[in-house]
Amino acid sequence: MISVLIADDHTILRHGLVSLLSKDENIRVVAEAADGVEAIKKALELKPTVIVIDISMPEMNGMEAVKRLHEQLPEAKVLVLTMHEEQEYVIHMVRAGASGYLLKDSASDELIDAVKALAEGKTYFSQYAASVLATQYNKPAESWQDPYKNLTNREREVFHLIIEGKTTKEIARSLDISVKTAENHRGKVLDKLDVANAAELVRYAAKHHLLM
Amino acid sequence: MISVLIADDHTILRHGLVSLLSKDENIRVVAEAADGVEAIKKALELKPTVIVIDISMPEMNGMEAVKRLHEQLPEAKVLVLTMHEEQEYVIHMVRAGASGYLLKDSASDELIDAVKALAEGKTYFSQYAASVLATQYNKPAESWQDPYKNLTNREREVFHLIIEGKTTKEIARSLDISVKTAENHRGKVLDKLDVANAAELVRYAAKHHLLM
DNA sequence: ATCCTTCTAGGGGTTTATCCTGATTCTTTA
DNA sequence: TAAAGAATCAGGATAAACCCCTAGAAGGAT
Repeated sequence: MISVLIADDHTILRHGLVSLLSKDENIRVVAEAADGVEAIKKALELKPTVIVIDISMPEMNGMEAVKRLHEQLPEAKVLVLTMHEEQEYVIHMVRAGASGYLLKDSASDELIDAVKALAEGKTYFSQYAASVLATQYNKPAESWQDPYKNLTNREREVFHLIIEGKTTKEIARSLDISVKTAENHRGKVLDKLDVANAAELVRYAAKHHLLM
Repeated sequence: MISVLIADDHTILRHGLVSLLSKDENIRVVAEAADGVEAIKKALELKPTVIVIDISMPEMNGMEAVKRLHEQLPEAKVLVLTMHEEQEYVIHMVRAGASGYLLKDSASDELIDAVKALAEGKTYFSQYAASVLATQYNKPAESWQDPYKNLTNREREVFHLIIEGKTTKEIARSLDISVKTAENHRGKVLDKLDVANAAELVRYAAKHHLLM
């Protein structure tokens, strides 16, 4: 019997998942959680075989929750269920200790397959996630990282000011540096993140959840 | 017997919803759709009593789908299922012809209640959506409107090209108009949405979920 | 018929952004 | 210690963005 903990902040969807998994006689959903904190609490208490977790939850973000679950309960297998197709997500989750990664728009049979695979100590990655991981192995250790990480501290400051709609002159005043220097930082930021203008930079920020 | 069409691009979640609704003996899910276009096609073909639709779908955005469903199949009741709590969404959906609005994180019993209410010709709004609507009735008719709505068709086209990072020259080429005209449109868009530059415009788009 | 809006286009201007190069100072790293 | 990176500033250039303005053509509304 595979005991499963389901963590998803959306009640209806969570119940939908419970309903789906309960159809399989080898799976028993022993608990539900609406946020990361609750998920960890119940996981430590009930020690489920598999934890199905939606990474877009409030209170504690999914990545943090996965990391803590893996630290505090390494024998439990974490299956990340998400709607995010971004490469960063897959990699970050694997680094955090996830044993499986499933997109919400994959087939529903896959969910049951994934839970069973994890219960057997295997891993399970959706086609997409698997290909992302495969690709990443062929890259040097740093380059897969979010290009944002390659920004220097100063550049990161400038980055945030740009995406707030500030002009170079305003940035210079705000950081108490010359306009020319601010201009240089701006140029490097655009260059490093491979965007052509401020509009694209804000898009980049939105895509990578860096918009405050 | 209430026939229901479920439209949601996330397969697992969609099946979860089917599973949930199928538990009630008075409800029969007659079809599923993974996008707006498919939803309309199947709705016209099967003429379900209630259409449960997730408004964050690809191909055709939810609002457009709701609008068309209401136009082409006015006897079908549309229940909007969403994770968006934004006020704009509720109002836009009601204007588009939705008879119900339910947040994904509401209780799962509510879904069945909502479907039944709509089948009886009633409306159903989650606590939150209802309060939003109530609040809006106390406001002047124009002020609640998304300034985006005040853009002309042409301006809206330009708006979307700007937030894609296109320059004025590229926009002009793309729309086959002079650079000066594109520049004028651009100016009006910034002015109407009360932003100072393209970066702020993209922020605006992100905030109002207009970023594709 | 007249008014209003939209779309179109242009003139002419200032400000900002983008893109080079080169250089100094300081810190960190090999 | 030498090399590399980070932060600073500047000159010089082109392109783009932004901000005024006027104005004609087309269409709908009153």
